[in-house]
Amino acid sequence: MLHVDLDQFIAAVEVLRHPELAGKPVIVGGRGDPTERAVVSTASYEAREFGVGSGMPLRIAARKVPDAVILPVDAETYNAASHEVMATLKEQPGAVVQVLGWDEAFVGIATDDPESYARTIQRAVLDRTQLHCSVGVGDTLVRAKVATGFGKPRGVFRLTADNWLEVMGARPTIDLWGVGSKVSRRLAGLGISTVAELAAAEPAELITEYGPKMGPWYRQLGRGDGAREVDDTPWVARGHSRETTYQQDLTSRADVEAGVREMVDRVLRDVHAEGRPVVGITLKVRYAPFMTKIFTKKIPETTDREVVLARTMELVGRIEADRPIRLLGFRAEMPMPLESRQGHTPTRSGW
DNA sequence: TCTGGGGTCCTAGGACCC
DNA sequence: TCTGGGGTCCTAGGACCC
Repeated sequence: MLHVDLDQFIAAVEVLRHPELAGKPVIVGGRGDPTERAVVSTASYEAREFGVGSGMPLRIAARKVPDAVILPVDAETYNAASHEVMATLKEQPGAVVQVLGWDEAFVGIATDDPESYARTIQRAVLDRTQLHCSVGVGDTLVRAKVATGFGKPRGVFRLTADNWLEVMGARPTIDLWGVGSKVSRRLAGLGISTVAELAAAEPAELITEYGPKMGPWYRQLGRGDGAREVDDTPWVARGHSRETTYQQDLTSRADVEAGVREMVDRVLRDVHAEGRPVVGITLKVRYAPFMTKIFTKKIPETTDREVVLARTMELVGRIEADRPIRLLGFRAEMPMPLESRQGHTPTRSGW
């Protein structure tokens, strides 16, 4: 199968409507104001040269690239562009498309020549959206996904059981999709630093360290193994949430309650738009400087805003008084339909 | 003057049951 | 001077992804 990933998607969409920005360092994040608390969503390749990457505080990014063009996030525009891209993929004869996010998807196809199929897709996406993408070819989802990174930008790369260890074996485990900084550090503590070492690790040792699910899962990642089928079952959201980082910390109980009320309303708008009830709520609080607390509660199934609000206010009562609050978040859990696909990404329990 | 916002899944530990 | 063993549910928190 193939994994398709747009090149610097958000920055590319911005350059399309501001052609004069082509070739310049472009940074998209927050409301486009580098003095605010916000982070980088995407940086153009020109900005990445200066060491700017997504997730970096906007303030720091602006300091690194003094003459960068900094733009606000415009989710609606990116959504529309994403929709065009995915529609193009779904139009390909015989293609099974599993969307992973705004700018990437797996494409399942039966073909003897996946590379030329990949080129066909790149051409189709470019013709319809003026956006460039990279394509990974693989015999598992994980290998296709990892392969894309080697194809960037605008290229095609193939990873299969035959060349997986040759290409990935000597690389650090953090290069794997699903291994982050914490897990790679913990693996290193077990003497496992490279992908090849992870692939050859003792399953029992990994189970002891990470539990019965994650242990075997990490080993499988090291081998590039896993699901071989693209699954286009429509995805059903488990929940919806809203988070706000306040530019000025909240200090009064009245402000906190107002903030929570606003977030509950916004989340319930999403939930009600799907015509689904709420079965659980989570309140998230970040006290300045950096200490996050979450309060979770299962509630009897309800669609009533007043009920959800009342239960949420019970959780608000558990927030420590007298501490400035930097962030509030609220999440509503929805009942999971039995027939829905497990796993937003195919890498966890979806295989 | 560091650290967004929207998601997913897993694990540990306590409560409670038989 | 004792507290097995199996199970479920719930909460809090961790980790990862785009």
